[in-house]
Parts: sequence; C-alpha cells; structure tokens
Amino acid sequence: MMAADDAGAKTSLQRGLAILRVLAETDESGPDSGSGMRLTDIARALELTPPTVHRILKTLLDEGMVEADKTTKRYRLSVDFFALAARAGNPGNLRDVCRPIILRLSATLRDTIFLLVRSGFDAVCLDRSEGPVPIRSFTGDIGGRIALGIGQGSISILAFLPEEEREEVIRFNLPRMHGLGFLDEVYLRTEIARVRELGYASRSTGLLPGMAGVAVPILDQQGHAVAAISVGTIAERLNDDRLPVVVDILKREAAGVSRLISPFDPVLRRPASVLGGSGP
Amino acid sequence: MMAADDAGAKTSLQRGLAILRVLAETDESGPDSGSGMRLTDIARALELTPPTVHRILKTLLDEGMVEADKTTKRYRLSVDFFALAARAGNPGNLRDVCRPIILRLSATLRDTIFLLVRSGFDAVCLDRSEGPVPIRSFTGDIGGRIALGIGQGSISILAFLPEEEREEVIRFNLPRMHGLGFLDEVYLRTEIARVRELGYASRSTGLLPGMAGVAVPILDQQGHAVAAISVGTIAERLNDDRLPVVVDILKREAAGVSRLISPFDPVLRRPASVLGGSGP
DNA sequence: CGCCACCATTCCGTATATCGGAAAGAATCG
DNA sequence: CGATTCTTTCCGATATACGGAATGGTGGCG
Repeated sequence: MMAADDAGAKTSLQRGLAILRVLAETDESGPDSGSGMRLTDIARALELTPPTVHRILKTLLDEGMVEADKTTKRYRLSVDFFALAARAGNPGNLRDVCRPIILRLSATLRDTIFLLVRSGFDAVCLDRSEGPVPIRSFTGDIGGRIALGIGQGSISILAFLPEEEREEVIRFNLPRMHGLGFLDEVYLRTEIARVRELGYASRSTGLLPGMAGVAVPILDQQGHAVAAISVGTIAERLNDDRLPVVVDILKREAAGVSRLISPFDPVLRRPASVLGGSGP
Repeated sequence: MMAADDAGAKTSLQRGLAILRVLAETDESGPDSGSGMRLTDIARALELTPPTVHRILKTLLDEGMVEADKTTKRYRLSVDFFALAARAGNPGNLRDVCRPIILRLSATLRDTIFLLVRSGFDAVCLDRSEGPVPIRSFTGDIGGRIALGIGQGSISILAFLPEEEREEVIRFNLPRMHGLGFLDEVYLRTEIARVRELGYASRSTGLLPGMAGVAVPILDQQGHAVAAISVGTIAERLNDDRLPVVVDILKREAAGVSRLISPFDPVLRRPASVLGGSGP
C-alpha cells in the first residue's frame, strides 16, 4: 500500500524524498504553482516536526535540489532538479531513439506527437513535439501521467500488455477511472479487443470534445507494449481519408523503434527490459 | 556553520542524492545511456562501500525513484523520478505562463522557440516547441544547460543581469568558455554591450554553422533578466528583412510575460491557502 | 568443465547522525 | 504595539546508518 503521505517513512532519505514529492505537488500547474510552500506547511503535510523539516530542507538547499525565496520563506523544487530529471526517463534509450522520429512525425503530419511509456499503472509522457494546431490531451505536458486505459496512447499500451499484467492493471485502474471519465468495464474491454485487433487505437473518446487521436504501441521482442507513439489533433483532421494514412506511417515508425530498442546483447541471456519495476 | 560543507557527503540524504546525480550522468545521451550503472560502479564513483550503496539503493528503489533491471542488476533513474522532476522548474509560474506564448510563437514564426531561465552560472532550457525546420542548438533539449554567455538566449540573460552579478558570472564563466567556444573577454563584453543597447541578441555566433537565432530577455520589475525567449532557426531565415519583424514580435511577448510574473503586491496578499482548495 | 575473481547481498556491533522538545529570534497580524 | 505564528538554533537521548566480515551468485577463463 502506497499512502500518499508516506506515513511509514522512517529514514532521513525517505523524509527528504517525501519533501521533494510534496513540493512537486504544489509546483504543478495551478493558481498557486510556483509560489512554493512554507516550512510549517510541509511539516504539517508530512506530519513531521518543524526542526526536522528545517534540517532536511537545509540539506536539500545545500545540495541544490530545492530553492527558497529568501523574502517569502517559501520553498520549491529548483531548476537544477528539473534539469537533473531531463536526464532520467530514458529507459533502454527509448527517448533518445524516439526523439528524431517524434520530430519527423510532427513535421510531416503537422500534428502533435507524444511518446508515452508505461510506468506502473500509468502512462507517462516522455516526450512530445507540438504541431501547429493547438490541442488538449490527457497527458498534456512532458512528465504528465494518465491511468493506463484512458486516451489512445495509454490504451494502446494497455491492450498489448501480457494478459496477466493487463488484468491486474484493469482491476487496479477501473475504480480510478470512474472518477476521471465514464468508462465502464465492458466498454474498456471492448476497446482493448478492438485495439488488439486493429493494432492501433483511435476514435475520439468524447472525453475531450473536438479532440481526436491515434496511437500505436511500441512492442518489445515478446510482442508486449513498452510504450506508444500517439498523435493528438482535432477531430476533423482524422477523417476516414486521413486516418489510414496516419496509422500506416505510425505503424512503420513503431516497428522501426521495436527493432532498435533492447538490441540483442550476446552477453545477456535476455534482452534488457525497457520496463521499470514501479508497480504495486 | 563551520567548515565541512565540502564535497564529502556525510548524511544519508546527501548520499542518496549523490547516487541520483551519478545515475543521471550515465543516463544522459550516449552510447551506454539507458543501460544504467551497477552497484559497484556507483560505489566506486562516490567512494562509498558496497553495503552502503546497496542499502540506499534499496530505499530509492522502494520509493520508486530508481528502477533496476533484474537480469542485469543495473540501476537507473526511474520514469517516476522523471515525472516528479518534470513538475519542478516552474519558478514563479514562469513555465506555465510562457507555454502558450511559446506555442503561439512557434506556430506563427514556424521556427523553434526556447524558453531559457537562469540557474546559477548557466541558462537552462525550461521549455521548447519545435518548428518544422530541424535545428541544432546549444541547450538542445528541455533541461539542457549552457554557460551564461554562449548562445543568443543565454547571452541576453547575462546582458541584463545586475551589474555585480554580471561581473561575477563573467569571471566564473570565461574559463569555462575557452573550452567550449573561442570567445575572449573583449568579444564577450562587446556583445553584451550590443545586446543591452539593442534589447535583443542575434547574429550567428559561427559556433554552429548555418544556424542562427534571436533572443530577448524577460525582465522582472527591476529590469533584470530572469529568463529569455529564443528563436532558433537556420541562418537564411533570419535575414535583414525578417529579423526586425521577429524581434518586434518577441519583444512584445516578453513584455507581456514581464507583466505577468511575480505580480508583487505590497499589500498583505496571501495567495489563498497553500494547501487549500481543489486538491488533485 | 571446474576453478577463480568479481559482484551483489546479508549480518551485526559500533559509532554517529537524526530526532524533537524547549526556547530564542523574526516576521506578521490585529 | 502587543499577540500570534513561524523560523531557526541548541542539545541530550536514541534510533539509525555505517562498513568490516562473511555468504551466496554469476560470469570469465584457463
């Protein structure tokens, strides 16, 4: 069980990470974002005493992970921390491998392209390149998360997970989805079957009016999804004429990526897994 | 505050962060990127004993900041960590405020737009939106760093720092620059003077052949630079006809941002409640 | 095929960093 | 201008982290 506020944190490292997480929450988009948190607020949120928070914050400050506004005494995650993260999230070179493809696709299709990767029960947006047409999407920005099953890219990953994992994700995510959309289990399973059959996910879910998308999974050697390439655009741009063309291009690119990731290394008995272990 | 602030990490939190940093280094682009590090490599790099590294890695693993490939025993930063830190780097809402502007600019100008922010002696790329023309740049990707003074966006920040800070940065960065480019101090100071006079930085530095850029600083209330908006494109697209137009558009947008950031309200103005309202 | 070398992992006594109550400065509010 | 809330420092008791030593694995090499 993963409580949001880490009631079981015992070590100072865990407390430090908890503080980073709490700061990240207030740094996300919103009216107060960027303004940061005060020491006592952090202490309250994490059920720590002010001296403890103060000491840890001082360390985080010295290490450059956190920055403080000296006048307002408010703490927030630093730009350095942001820059550090840019070097993460590249499992199996996936992001590096896909960047040129993403750029090429958005230039060719003149739509916004997303690279999504699975992380636990979510899909996370690893990269994106905007087309000229502004769109809205579930994952939105780089680093954005969405439950596996919501949105074309996300569902195309879910559809091509190993059956056991797929069931586990569905079990876990259905309750979460009821809050976000109006998907019921029957609909979800129908969609998954369709995606598996077609090899791509499309159609507007109706959750974002006027928006539409297509996505294809990126499969590993075993034919299981590790990621997805997704096109987000307005509904008119995915009509019956254009859709097949886009799908065709996407499938070709995805197949190319499949060949490039986890290149067979004779030393290893198995290809390196692209997936992380951030599951249950 | 005695001495001993030196490189020798003492607390477990510092060691944990050091491990994250070391993992970030090997995760950056390169032939081995994405493959991760082994435990003993980390131990050697940080001059720690294997048991210590093992214990800390276990914590980081439990906390989801690090993921390990079970077969190869290699550790790397997790996608979760990536998602976490992607929420940082939004000082004073700067990124949120600028995103629509970045998108609008890249759609209008059909070039690649960067948002750079100062971090210490560097400029860091906070956001970017690619135009149809592929380009190369110093900062490159989101999260990329470049010494203040190299590149149009970077130098336009440097030029509009308070004089004292500007001198400090120049002193610190000149030695670093000699490795990167061929800038000498006279040239740098000439450029800075020119940028201050014109209010923007342009001209191809010649460091990236065929590439060109224009950038304008984003100023705070005191007229000091906190960030810059930069256009990166190929040299032909910044000829004498187009350059003034682009500069004009950029200046207008930058002025708009200046008004939006840190709306310093001298009266007692607490931004609602920090914990408050619509929690996710 | 089997030995060797290196690596990951566990154990545990010692040493030390961490914790938080108490209280002194700051800032803020009424 | 006094009251309240918050930040920061101090310090002793204690829990936690450390790393040497030993164990279990895994790949490399002869």
